Amino acid sequence: MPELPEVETIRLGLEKYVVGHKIEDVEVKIPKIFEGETRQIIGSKVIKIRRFGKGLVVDLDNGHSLAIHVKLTGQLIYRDEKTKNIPVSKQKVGELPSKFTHIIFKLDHNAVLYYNDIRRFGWIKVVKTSEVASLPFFKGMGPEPFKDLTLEYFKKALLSSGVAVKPLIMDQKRIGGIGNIYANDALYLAEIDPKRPAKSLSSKEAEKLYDAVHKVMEKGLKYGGSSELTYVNVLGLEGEYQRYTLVYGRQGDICERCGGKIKKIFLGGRGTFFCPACQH
DNA sequence: AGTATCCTGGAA
DNA sequence: TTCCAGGATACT
Repeated sequence: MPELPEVETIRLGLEKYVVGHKIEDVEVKIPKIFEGETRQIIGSKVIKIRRFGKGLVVDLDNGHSLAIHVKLTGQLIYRDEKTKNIPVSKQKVGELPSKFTHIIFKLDHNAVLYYNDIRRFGWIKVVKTSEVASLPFFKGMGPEPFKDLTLEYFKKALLSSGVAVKPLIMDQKRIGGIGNIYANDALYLAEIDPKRPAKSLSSKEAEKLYDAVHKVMEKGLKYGGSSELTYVNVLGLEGEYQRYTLVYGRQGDICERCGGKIKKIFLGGRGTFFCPACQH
């Protein structure tokens, strides 16, 4: 799924619905996705939900945490007496548990947290809370928008590499949280060609891109994320951002800014959308 | 810097 | 039937 706005939307949902619950049991259907001992979390209470870039951390009251990355198709869906009849938006997933439900957390008060993942790329790891930061994914992650990503750092990161600007801003080791959808839209908003070497951006262009990254992500948060594929929030409902993307998935459309035609190319192996007429 | 790889579903 | 998909990493 999911980039920063989607994962933050999930975090808010977990905070609202899961914090305070006790984990009574855990069913692991696909061991590959779940690393660690379930007995280390059974009986503990969820006290806090944190997010680092595209990663989630569920802190428990016994000194352990669950580190979670949902990658492309992971979903965390909460159900209790009140929410059990809400249909899951993405019909592909269907009833819960579905054939794509791989981990089931049985919570107290008859609540359940399902982890679904069609492509099974995601992971959930049991770690000591004090050791979360030393997991490679978290340890290696760069500063992120709305948190510690300063304009000064952003400019330096761009100048440090001759790699194309789009793959650079998507590199989690340099900047945390930006994925393909928002990278495309931010570059469009900043009127910058995704193929440009990062270090070729002027100070003014870097500032424009920095602002654009924050603007598109803010919009993503406002719409509850983007459900282009299988992303749904903790209640199983879709986000709306996919209806308002600027260029992502819009190849062939007319650019509203200049009347040019949105083009799709591949850059760094990823689908890249831009308007060649007004992105330089 | 580019490509393969973990998987499966859906669109072309 | 072939290609593509919000990610990250381990390889040439």
